[in-house]
Amino acid sequence: MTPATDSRSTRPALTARRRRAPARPRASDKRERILRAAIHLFARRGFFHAQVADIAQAAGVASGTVYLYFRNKDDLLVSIFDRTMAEAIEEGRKALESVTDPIARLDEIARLHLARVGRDRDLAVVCQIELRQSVKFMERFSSTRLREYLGIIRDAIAAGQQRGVFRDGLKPTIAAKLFFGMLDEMATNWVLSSRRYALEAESALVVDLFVNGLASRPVVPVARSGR
Amino acid sequence: MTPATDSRSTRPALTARRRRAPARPRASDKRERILRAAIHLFARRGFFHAQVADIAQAAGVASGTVYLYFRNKDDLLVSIFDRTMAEAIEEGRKALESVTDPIARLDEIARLHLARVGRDRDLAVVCQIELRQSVKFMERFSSTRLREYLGIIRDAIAAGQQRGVFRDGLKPTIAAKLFFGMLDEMATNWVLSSRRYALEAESALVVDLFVNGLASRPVVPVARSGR
Amino acid sequence: MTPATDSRSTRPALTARRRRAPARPRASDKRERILRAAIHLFARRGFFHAQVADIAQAAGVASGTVYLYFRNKDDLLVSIFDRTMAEAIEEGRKALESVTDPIARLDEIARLHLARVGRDRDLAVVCQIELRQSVKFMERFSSTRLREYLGIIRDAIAAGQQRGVFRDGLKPTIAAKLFFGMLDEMATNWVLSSRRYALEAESALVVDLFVNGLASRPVVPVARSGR
Amino acid sequence: MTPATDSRSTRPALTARRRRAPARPRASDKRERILRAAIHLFARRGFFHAQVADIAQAAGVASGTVYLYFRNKDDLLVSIFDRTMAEAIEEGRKALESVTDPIARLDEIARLHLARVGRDRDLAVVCQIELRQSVKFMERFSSTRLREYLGIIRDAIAAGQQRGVFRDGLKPTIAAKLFFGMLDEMATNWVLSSRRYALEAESALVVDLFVNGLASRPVVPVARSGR
DNA sequence: AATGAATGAGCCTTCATTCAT
DNA sequence: TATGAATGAAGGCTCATTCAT
Repeated sequence: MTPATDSRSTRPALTARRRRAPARPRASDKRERILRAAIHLFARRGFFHAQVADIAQAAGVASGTVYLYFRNKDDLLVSIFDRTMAEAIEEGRKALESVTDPIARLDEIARLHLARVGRDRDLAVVCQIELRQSVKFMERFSSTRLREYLGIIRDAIAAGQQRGVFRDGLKPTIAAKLFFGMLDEMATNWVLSSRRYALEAESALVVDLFVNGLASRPVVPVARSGR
Repeated sequence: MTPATDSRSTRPALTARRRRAPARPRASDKRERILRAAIHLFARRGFFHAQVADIAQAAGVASGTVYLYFRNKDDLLVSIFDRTMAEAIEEGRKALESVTDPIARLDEIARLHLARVGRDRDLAVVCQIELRQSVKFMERFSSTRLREYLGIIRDAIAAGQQRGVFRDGLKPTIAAKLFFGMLDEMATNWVLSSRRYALEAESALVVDLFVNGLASRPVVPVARSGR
Repeated sequence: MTPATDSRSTRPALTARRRRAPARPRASDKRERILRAAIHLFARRGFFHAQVADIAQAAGVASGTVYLYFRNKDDLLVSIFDRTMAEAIEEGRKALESVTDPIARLDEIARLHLARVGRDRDLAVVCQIELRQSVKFMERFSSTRLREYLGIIRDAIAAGQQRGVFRDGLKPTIAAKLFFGMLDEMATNWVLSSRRYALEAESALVVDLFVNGLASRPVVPVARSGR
Repeated sequence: MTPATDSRSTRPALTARRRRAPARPRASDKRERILRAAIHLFARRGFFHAQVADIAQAAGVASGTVYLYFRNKDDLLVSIFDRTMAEAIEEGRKALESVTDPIARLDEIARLHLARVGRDRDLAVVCQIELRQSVKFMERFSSTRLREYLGIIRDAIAAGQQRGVFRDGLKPTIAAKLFFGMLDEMATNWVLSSRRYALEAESALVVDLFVNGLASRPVVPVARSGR
């Protein structure tokens, strides 16, 4: 099972610990391995065609073990989403602490969003596609973590409006959704494309269009936060 | 989205006719009924949980009959998408014939897009959610009809750039995707929302933001094509 | 699958029909074959260890077919019981029509009861043992058909009391249960015994003891209804 | 049926002791707790639906510990039966030592039998129902302890016949089974009934009917052994 | 063209039992 | 002795698809 390689770099502590003491695999270890295997197989075969037995095998555990860590197959998908969103939200909040310029904030959000998607293709497939397979899942997702995530965007926009950088006519909630829609479309396109271009690099385009619009006239340059 | 009207009005007549004179029950009629039933059940129960037998029953045919009109269950979903997109493309092309102003064209596209989604909720659920359940479907879709649909948007944008109404810096293909991403997000939100607001009315917001951007400065008013 | 042989003789019409036109097995035919196979396998392996797939195979149908005729595995057991009890009740009612003497009535009931058990060993195993495996089943059974069956015995006893043939001190309901308990014990013993003695022949003993008691004194002879 | 009392009163003490001084937790103590827990859960959920892990938890031990005291799940059921029957047999033998009158002996047996069943409902459910779920169990049981128990009844009857109190025509073995059948039916009825009547009180009825029969004529009164 | 009974491969999940600690 | 995490075989049930009529 190599698919985890890419994303392992994001959980260095765990990986290191596992390497030091491979003897007695602790619970958290197994849970992690199952989750990685699930992401991999959901991405390759789709949620419905991926079998729990295969996920267990890929994780190096017995199939019954999966049920010691997850309620059922659905719970695997839900857990993947929950963890991913939790990380995204935390990452976003932390990154925005040091950025005050409204446009730079949007830029930061866009960069992080696309960088995250571009970092782990399997996870991206799961989050962009497999997760959205039914109204049931969608309703659950859009009403919880996604709402929180959209809240971050909305706040950035609202702050920009109060500073006079962004115009007032548009409701921040709706503008946030439209911004998210743009990012999401870029992400899905990348996932479905066979070319492996740098998705993160597209973030500037998105922010530029979102801030300045398509209309032909002097453009307010997007201030990058010094990277 | 006219199929609903057609099939509903012809169903009782057909049944009567079939009993009296089993002669020519137009094939297209049954195909239509099956398709409508599929849209309904896919929307209510999700693609995987909707059973072919139930679709057949809802359409008033035997389950074997479904396979006289469609290769398999997947083909039902594909056919729904294909027809919907074909209609959307035709409708879009026709509507744009009489509109030349670039912004008005985008406005027309957005209005038609959201109006179509808002017209038939079941179909919207299928197209916004059920259709996107696997990479397999997504790849197929984004490489065919969707490409064509995006092409219409792209052309409208490219034309606007040539006229100098839209700025040159952005590639029309990418801008088209971002525009689509915004519309798609609005559509999905409407589908998942329990409120039944007028989706079509949101099109102006989308076009406004897309054309003028969020930045605070004099705005180029969106010219509506006189409706 | 030969287990059905024994009991086929009790459904001659069906068997004859099946032999004449073995071509197109009608629904009722399949249901019957599945039921026979279930009785056989429940008897040989026990309800829990008999697999639906094996029952299907023994019945000469696909396993899915079982579910066209029965809701689930439990329903197989319930159906066996229901049919058996329905037949027993009908048989009992019919036989008692022509018998008026109270003792002869009890004798008739006992003879039919034990004859029925002794006729089909597999069915007897299912009804005496497998059926009684859980409170859930037991509660269901004792509150429906069994109550009806006990009602027949109770009525015979009550009638005997009114005629003065049976004494009044004992409640007919309780006496009926005790009579049933005796018959049931004889039946279970026969089922568990490896000897294949004629169970029906024991009925006289049961009735004798039930009517005359064990106490040593002049005995009222049991009037057999002319067989 | 004293085990309930024992184990309940010792459980808290044991737990405390185990934490402070893991020294000598009497093996019999744990065995007892496991057995009690098994009776409880077999009664509530049925043998097949009661899980070993739940029994262990209810007994306050790890699931592996169950296998230190019992070969397997079946062995739990067998052990419950064996112990119950051993107690019943011993109790019966002891009680009959001081009773010589044949009818009084039967009365004693009946009273003890029903009193035992009525004393512990969970145990009664297990012995009257769960234990009888398969031919495998039934064969094992009826050929061992049950045979011994029936032997006591048979001896009482045979003794009565030799004394001339009971008539000779009936084989003691069969008469014993019929007596047992009556008691067993009363017991099962009580277990399945939702009413919590005094089961023991019914013993007189059973003995009366068994000794005197249902026929209408002077009855030999059942001599109660002075209780 | 239409039927719908029949098929049977496929899969999630449970749970008695084991065994390293 | 005791633990309890891990095992993995096993099986009931579903449902897309077929095909004889």
